[in-house]
Order: sequence, then structure tokens, then C-alpha cells
Amino acid sequence: MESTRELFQIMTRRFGLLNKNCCTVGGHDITPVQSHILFEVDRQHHPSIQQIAETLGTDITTFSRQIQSLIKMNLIKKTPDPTDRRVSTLALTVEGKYVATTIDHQMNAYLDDVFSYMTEFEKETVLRSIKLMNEAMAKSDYCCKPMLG
Amino acid sequence: MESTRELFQIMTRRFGLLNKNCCTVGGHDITPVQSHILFEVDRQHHPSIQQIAETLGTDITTFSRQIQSLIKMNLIKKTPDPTDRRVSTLALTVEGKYVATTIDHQMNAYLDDVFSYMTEFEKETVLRSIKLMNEAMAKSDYCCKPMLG
DNA sequence: AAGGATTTATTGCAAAATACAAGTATTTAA
DNA sequence: TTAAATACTTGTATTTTGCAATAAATCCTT
Repeated sequence: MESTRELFQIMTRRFGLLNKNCCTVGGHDITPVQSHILFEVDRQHHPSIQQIAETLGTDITTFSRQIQSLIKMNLIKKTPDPTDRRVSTLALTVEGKYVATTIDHQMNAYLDDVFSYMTEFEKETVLRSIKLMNEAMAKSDYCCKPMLG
Repeated sequence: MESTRELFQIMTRRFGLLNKNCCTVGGHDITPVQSHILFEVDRQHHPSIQQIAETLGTDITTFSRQIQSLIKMNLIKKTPDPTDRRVSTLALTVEGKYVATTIDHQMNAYLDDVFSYMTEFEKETVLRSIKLMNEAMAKSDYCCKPMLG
């Protein structure tokens, strides 16, 4: 009998592999870390560097350098916040938006392929379940936050 | 409206963070990569180095060195395969088994906390869904295998 | 059975990722 | 107004990573 952890561990690993192999877009080889960053910058509204670093649970100094790479690749732009000049807000460039969108489509296409092995009802159940899981994880104090230390 | 990819991306990230912060066991600070390795070595029956590397989708040279670390930490032992002396089979040491088990319990405890925010029915649905997802992912040729290149 | 191809794993690099410590610049607050 | 706090960057050292090249064992073809 599979433990709960085992189920999640395996699914998470498979999804991670998908992320790893997805994608080379527009001549850019995007690492999983970069893919996560593009994803989050796209999702959040003009996030600060610290916000994204915290969301992803990485050290801010490491993250600062990751951003520098993405700026050099012309995928992200950094704008000083007018109300607080210590802060830099991040946004995708046009090219960055294109890359992020393409990755998104690729990933969804792969996931659609997975869902093709289920009935429509099963697919809906799975999606509802993941949503449930995300909501519950957000509520839990112990689990799954970017806890430090 | 959240895309399929978005749902999985967020859940996967949260689970990854959990893995990252879980656990310091018996004086050992286990990295997520090491945790994955212990998990897989525990699951598979006397796997070879290549088998695990392939499962986890990492380069075999990187993996070879990871194993060396874990051997130094006395968590894994390497035995030459009598039927093919090129191959080394891996197994957990007593201490490694203890560490792996402890991590497993920790992770399950965290997940139980998450499930405490659901009804029993919802929990069962979620678990069935993850199982479904794993089966479908295993069937898919495109998705989620340790595809190289 | 011999010899070349294949497989398994390990090292030699060099590049990239990571994080602690220290630093700069700005803002908050006492 | 000046000390503390915050946001971010840079210095430095360690670790991780992976491509080449290598060594050793096995497989395969004739």
C-alpha cells in the first residue's frame, strides 16, 4: 500500500521532470528555476524581488543573481518603485512574456496528453482535487510554506 | 481562471518546499536531492546507480558523486553485483533506513495536517486523484518521464 | 575464441548555483 | 536627527552540475 507521501512524491517528481525538459523557447534554454521565476513574475502584479524570492523559498542573494541573468537574457525588466526607491519591481519583457506563455502552453499540452488516459469525469475530479489540495495547503501552518530555518 | 498547469505548478512547488524544509534527522542535514535518493533506493529493490539516476532524471556523473556523499554519511552502501561486476547495487544502511523512515513520517505528518482542512470524503477523493494521475502519467509517452534531450 | 562495440561507473575539468557575510542605499521610527 | 530596519547587491567560498575522457566489465559478431 502506497503511503500518502509516496503518492505525492512520485507525482511531484514527474511534474518536475516535465518542467526540466520543458522547454527551449526562442533560442533560450530555460532552466527549471528560471521557468518558476517567469511563472511567478507573470502571476503576481509587479512583484518585488523579495516577494518572488519568498514565494519560491530561495535565498534572496541567489535570487538577485538569477534575476540578473534573466535581465541579461532580456526576459525580465526591473523598474525602481517610485514610492520606495529601495524596491525594484519586476515584470516580464515582451520576449519574456512570450517565453512564459509558450512554456505554459507546452506544459498544458503535456498535461492534456496525460488526461487523455482518463475519462472526462476523472479529469474533472483530479482538477478539483488539486484545487482542494492547494487551498488546504494554504491554510496549513505547518506545511508547505516557504519556512525558513 | 486557473490553468491546469498553474494548479500543478503551485501544488508541486509547495510540496517541494516541504521537502526542502524536511528534515534534519539524526544530526544529518538532508538536502532535497538526497531525500529523493534515499526515497528511491528504499523503494526499489537493490537498484543500480544508473537505475536511480534515470528515475530521478539526473546525469549519472552527478549522481555518482551524490552517492559518494551518502556513503560517506553512512546512509547508503554500495555492493558489487555478483552477476555483472560493472554494476553496483545500492541499499540503505541501518542508519539510512532510519533517516528515510523518519523523513517519511515527517512528510506524512505534514500532509495529515493539510488533510485536516478537508472532509474525509474530500481526502479520499484527493488521494484517489493523485493515484489516477500517477497511473496516467506513467502511460503518457510525452509527459513526465525522465526524457533526455 | 578474439576483438571491437556497448554498457556501467568513475574522475577531470569548468561552469553554474547557492548562501553566508558584508556592504550600499533608502526608509522608518524613536 | 540619528539609530534601526528594510531592500537589494556584491565578495567570497562551497557545492552542485554535467560534458569529456577514462577504466573496467560484458556483449556480440564472426
